[in-house]
Amino acid sequence: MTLADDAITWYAANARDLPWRQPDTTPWGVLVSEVMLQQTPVVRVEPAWRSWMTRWPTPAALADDPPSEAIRMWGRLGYPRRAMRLHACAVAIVERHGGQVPSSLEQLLALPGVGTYTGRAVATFAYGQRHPVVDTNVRRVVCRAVEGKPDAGPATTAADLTAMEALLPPDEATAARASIAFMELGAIVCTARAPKCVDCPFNQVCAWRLSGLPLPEGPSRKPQRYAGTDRQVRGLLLEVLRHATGPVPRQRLDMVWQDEVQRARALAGLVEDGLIQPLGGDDFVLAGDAPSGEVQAL
DNA sequence: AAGCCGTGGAG
DNA sequence: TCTCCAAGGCT
Repeated sequence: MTLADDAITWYAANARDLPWRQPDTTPWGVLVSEVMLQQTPVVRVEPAWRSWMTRWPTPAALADDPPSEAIRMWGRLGYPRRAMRLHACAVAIVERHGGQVPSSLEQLLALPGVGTYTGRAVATFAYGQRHPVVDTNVRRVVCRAVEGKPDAGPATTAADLTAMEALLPPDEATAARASIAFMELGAIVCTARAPKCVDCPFNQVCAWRLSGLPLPEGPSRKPQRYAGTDRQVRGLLLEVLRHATGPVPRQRLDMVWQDEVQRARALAGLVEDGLIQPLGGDDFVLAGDAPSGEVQAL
């Protein structure tokens, strides 16, 4: 038995019942789930995904609404630029691919917000192709089970793809099952903090376990700070805009943060990123919410 | 190619 | 409380 075989057997008995894994899920549904799951936990994505798919069952449906609606529907999933990119994705899919999510990896990777992981995930999980799909879970599982190291590097490298490729069964459909199984294993058994080795199908062969579960060497990677950063200020500003029905005067936005310099920088950043739009008269709206006939300030 | 980009929950 | 981290992407 190979690692892939063991993982697939384990997955068949232990996989979570997630809505985007239902057999009737469209490629669009898979794409939406993958983008939402970028850095956001499953429990928070699930209800958001259901609402999103009910409102916009196809790329064309989303493309017909302004980006502002996508940003509002995104709610508090975090990193709202993903909502913008998903909207841009829908527009691109309509324009370039007749409204159908493309199946070729190359075309997927050309879509906004679709990177190495997401492109391969859609090609694999929506279309059943054989690609190494490497996310943080897969990196951790392979790193531990194969290399015997406690933790993987911070980002997916070409070497990671090569390593996973070597573990994939030759058959397309089986390879796709192996990929989702490795991910699931990393998500619920071979976790970052307290791995449940007793429940792991690899526990007799895992190189990390066989060498006594050594701790990570050297200084840990410095964690990102959040409190007091521009990201927090952007979040506060956008929160106001999301709930507003009409243009929001700058005076209202000024109340969310004391430091004037940082506040201005955060606001300019949101405009720069295309999340919000300045109107004449010192008012702001979410992108695409400008009242018709309103003159935009440059 | 490090650093930026939100948010909330677990320990 | 505070730290870590959760199916990354982009510059």
